[in-house]
Amino acid sequence: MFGERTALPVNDAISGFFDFYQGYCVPIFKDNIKKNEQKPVQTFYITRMETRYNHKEIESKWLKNWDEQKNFKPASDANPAAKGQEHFSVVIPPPNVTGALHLGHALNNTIQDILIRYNRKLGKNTLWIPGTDHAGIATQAVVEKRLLQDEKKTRHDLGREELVKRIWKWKDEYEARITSQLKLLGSSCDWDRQRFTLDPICAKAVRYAFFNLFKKGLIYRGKRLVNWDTHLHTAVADDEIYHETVKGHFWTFKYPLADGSGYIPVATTRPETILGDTAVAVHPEDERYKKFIGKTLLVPFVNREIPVIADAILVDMEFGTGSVKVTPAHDPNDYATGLRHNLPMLNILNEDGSLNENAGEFKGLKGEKARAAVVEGLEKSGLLLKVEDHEMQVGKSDRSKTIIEPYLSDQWFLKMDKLAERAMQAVENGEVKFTPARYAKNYLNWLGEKRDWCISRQLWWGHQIPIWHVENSQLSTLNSQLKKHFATRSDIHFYQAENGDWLVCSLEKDLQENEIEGLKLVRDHDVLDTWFSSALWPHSTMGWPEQTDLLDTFYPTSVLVTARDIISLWVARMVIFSQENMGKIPFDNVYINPTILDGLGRRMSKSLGNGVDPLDIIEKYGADALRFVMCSMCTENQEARLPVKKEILEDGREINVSEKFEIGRNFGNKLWNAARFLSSYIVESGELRVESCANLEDKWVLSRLNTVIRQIQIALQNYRFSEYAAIIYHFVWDDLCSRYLEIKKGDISKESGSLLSHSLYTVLDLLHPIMPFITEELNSILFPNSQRVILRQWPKANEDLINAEIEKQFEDVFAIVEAVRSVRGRYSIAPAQKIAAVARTPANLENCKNMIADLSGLSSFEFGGNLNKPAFSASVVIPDGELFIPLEGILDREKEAARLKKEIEKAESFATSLEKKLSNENFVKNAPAAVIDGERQKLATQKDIAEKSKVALKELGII
RNA sequence: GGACAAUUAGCUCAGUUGGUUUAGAGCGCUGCCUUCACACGGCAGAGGUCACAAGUUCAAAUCUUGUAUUGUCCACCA
Repeated sequence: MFGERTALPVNDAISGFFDFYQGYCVPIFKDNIKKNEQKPVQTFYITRMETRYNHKEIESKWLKNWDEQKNFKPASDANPAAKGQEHFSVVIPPPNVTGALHLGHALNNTIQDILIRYNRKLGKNTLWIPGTDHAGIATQAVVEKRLLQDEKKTRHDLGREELVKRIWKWKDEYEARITSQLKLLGSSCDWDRQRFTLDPICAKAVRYAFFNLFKKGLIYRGKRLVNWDTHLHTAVADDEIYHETVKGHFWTFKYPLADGSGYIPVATTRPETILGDTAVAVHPEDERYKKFIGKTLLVPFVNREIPVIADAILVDMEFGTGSVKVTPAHDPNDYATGLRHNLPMLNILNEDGSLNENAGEFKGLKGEKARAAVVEGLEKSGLLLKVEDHEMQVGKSDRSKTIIEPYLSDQWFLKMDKLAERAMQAVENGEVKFTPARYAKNYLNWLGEKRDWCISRQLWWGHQIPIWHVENSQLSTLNSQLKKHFATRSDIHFYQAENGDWLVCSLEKDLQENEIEGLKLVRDHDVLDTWFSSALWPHSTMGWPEQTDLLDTFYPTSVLVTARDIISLWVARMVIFSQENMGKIPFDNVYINPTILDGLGRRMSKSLGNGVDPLDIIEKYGADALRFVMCSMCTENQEARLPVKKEILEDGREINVSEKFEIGRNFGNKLWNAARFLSSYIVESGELRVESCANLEDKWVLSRLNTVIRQIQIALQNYRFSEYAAIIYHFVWDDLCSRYLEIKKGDISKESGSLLSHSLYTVLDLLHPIMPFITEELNSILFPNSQRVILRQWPKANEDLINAEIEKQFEDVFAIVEAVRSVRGRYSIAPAQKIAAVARTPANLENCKNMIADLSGLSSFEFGGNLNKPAFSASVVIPDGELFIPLEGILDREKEAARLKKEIEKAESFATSLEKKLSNENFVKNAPAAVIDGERQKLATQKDIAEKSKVALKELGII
């Protein structure tokens, strides 16, 4: 058993006395000693570790463990005293229940979890509230689409109640999937506090927010031009529209004067809207048309009289005929013109997009048919002047993919001017900080427009507007009747709208149709825009309008992590609603994470088939690997590309993967194996006895470790996630494994065991926020008596141990090692074959002689200030000296000469440029002394290299 | 049209206030090594006039302006 290198499988059953034998940990069984007489010696739990890190079982094990131990819950849940301490809270940007999570979500939630885990380890009272969004129009559209596919039915076949029931079913299914995905990712959310934007708690917040705004007169109802989806029969937001370039025509026709004295030529891309014209506009300074201003025209087909108006905003004299037909009810610019000139707004469309009775003979026609019929009519009556081809942009609905019609309809609006102003101030005065800072501009620009927000949607899925219309609004006694009935009700507010309707808003209780005798109350059919409930998210999830403990302890939240495309839609509105409802901002910081694109710079989407499913990646590479790569991708850039490739699994399923995730998996495996190797040498719980670290390499690794702790802290404070990942990666791989472990592996003493344990222990802490599973697992194997990584204290940098001099000295030593290895490489000398080396240097290398010999496979190593160059040796310039490697029999003079020549050339050209720089008077006069010194030193080094290489070259000839 | 970005090795990207960077990392590539933690590994190496042009400066991948290409968001095109 002695000398067997594998870690010994020691478990509870055979734990006992241990000893070290040639560096291996060995159990000593002394059966004749009674158990209670055995002295309490350090107990080892050495588990047999696989040569490869196997993420699957380990991940599920720790998910279960953390959950059982309630580690994701805030400290104040178990210990009310913790309420007083500093808090760190985050609310999740609630994913839409339209579908499963994609890689963008994985990135977003990884970042949140990193921040949560880091702050939890800092000892703060930490809460992350998870949840999902009902995503009104998107979800309803998905369910309707499926309904049509599977059952060939429309929502009207089902009715409102049944459709909503179906959507709830869909929601349950996808909410469960989303939750499970988030859990598998390792998200340490407080799952008991999961919310849904349509659940009773959020619904209550919506009712209160709406009621308050309504009472303040900030919510109003009005006829406005909206983007109308003729397929879904609903208004859609500007941002739910995309534009497509289509080939159309530009028709020019005669607009006849009412007195028959002539016509104005007018051009249009949408001739069917002629039927809704209420004016023709010309530029006030247009000599061609000045004389027509104020005259009356006749609308073709319907013979309505309309005026010729002058408008310098709408009309561009250079474009088309220089005259514009004005259709206020069906075009945004014309609508604005209509408002300026007080023109009638004539609606010519039905909800389904067909022409209504205002269109006269064309009534009932729709879309292209209506257009063709009108054009034909114009042609027949001799009014058509010409037809040109014309490319134009057509707005289409994101959801139904059908053409959007600007449409005049009754909608609910929120007055934005004052609310927006206040929300802008929060960012302008630095209360809310964006990272990266440039995104603040995005926010301010959008709010600066102060457009009223259309908050109603003609959908069935969502928060139904808590307004009841009084049907008998013509009754003159209505006002007093309402007043009388609701006299004692502070939860009711009502008023008469601009169109004469009486509107009653109820705070909590739904009103009955026959609530007031003789009157009929009908609830508004519309639901609220999804973003209305999302805007309340930070405080609705914590129970507002109730005065909850949660709000007390965790509001405002610490940071919002989200994507840049919803800065205006969501971030801005949360600030507005939080200021309005809570009287404070909802979060101190907004971190905008990059958008993930595929290798060709395209967004990932179902239709392109380039999406990567996080679950596939977790399955193949592990959650830690996924998280590590997500973290590495988080730079200040606004996008991050991920080359995607197809892969066919054993079960025949085709999935998208990316080689990038190998970095994360390999890194985990590297750490795993370092730990596996060290598992035999772990002697204590990671505590460090600094006094035992006397060697150069010990001091060096301690210095590096503490530097890394400091660097990571700075990176995390500044949301520099990719930097964080890179720092810990290189420390583990290069410093700890490639260098320190390689130095120590031949002979691990108790002291170095202690330092190695300490380093590894600290690495587990530092890496935990990114890779929670493997760190927790390794900790349980190596340090079974310590507290779990998730909860224990984040390491503090010990500045006293950071030593730049030692780090420099160590680099010089490694330059020697690398010089020898380089010669080995050049001559293909097998690693097993020992060679000799001689260093001519004034430096005292006594304390690292063995280290150098070990790492570069030397049979002998001499050093000294006056040593001669051995015959037949290769020479390499090292810091402060030269290194010679005798290679009798294999030395290739040509090869050496070529290399030396190249080296000389390089050093001399560098030296020349440095000399030039240093001889520049202005440089010497202006540059800081440190820079000049640096350049002088560089010059000396280069000259030294050139000089020594020249000597070596010369010597080659005389061997 | 406006705003915001990007352009650095074959690919994906770092490079924080201009000077220890004639430029780093990972993958890929070449050669050697299955050495008792790890081949998801080790060692060595090749590979870049930092998109282009002008300017500021003693000094520019880094700052300014312009050009080209690409992307995202916003607005809009009778």
